Amino acid sequence: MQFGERIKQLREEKELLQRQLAASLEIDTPMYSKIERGERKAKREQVITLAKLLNANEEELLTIWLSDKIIENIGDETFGLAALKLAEKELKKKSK
Amino acid sequence: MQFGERIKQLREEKELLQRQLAASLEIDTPMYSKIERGERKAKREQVITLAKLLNANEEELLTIWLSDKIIENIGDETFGLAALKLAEKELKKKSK
DNA sequence: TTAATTTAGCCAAAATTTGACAAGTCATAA
DNA sequence: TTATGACTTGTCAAATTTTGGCTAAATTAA
Repeated sequence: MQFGERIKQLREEKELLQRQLAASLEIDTPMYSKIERGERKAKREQVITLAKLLNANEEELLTIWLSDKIIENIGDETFGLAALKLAEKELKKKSK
Repeated sequence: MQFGERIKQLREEKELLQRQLAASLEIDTPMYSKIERGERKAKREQVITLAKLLNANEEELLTIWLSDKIIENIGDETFGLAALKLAEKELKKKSK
């Protein structure tokens, strides 16, 4: 599940309108619409605000959001998976 | 192994100077130095050029380079590993 | 149809990235 | 010591990318 898809799901569960969330995020509705469709990406702070507005788990949303950014970073490189695995290895090394 | 570290290794094996590679890449030596130390990141085209100059495997270098970008993207998020694993799952889904 | 919601496209402002330059350190040689 | 060559550091401006606002179009609901 991608980020936009997930917040749309949560928004619809709560029966909120895009323009309501947009107002709370202090952006306009078209911008919010783009975030929901993945055409633009939310900023970290916006994800946190959204988690509150949607009564969602902040870390869950941040994880999906970051995953989206990583996927976007990879683009359509054929070696994307190899790079991901290498990154995982390096990240583990780093955390030690 | 990170990208800068790897190209430094290759450069030293070939006994080339930073300024020689810098000239071939059409950037100045300080900039090349920063790339080697990971202070700046190379552009995709530069990685390809470097692979040629260093007689290295292009895909190997690109993979390390992309991995570095991913790691940088993650920053020090505590859920970085979770996001990586999710990204991997989504990437596999995407490629189908 | 009309009204409300959502999406599309375009343009400017803001932020980030890239690169050049000047000046610095460090090691070695004369 | 002084000089030279390799590399590094810091700062600034140019270029690119990202972000957001606006208008208008499309879709959906009543």
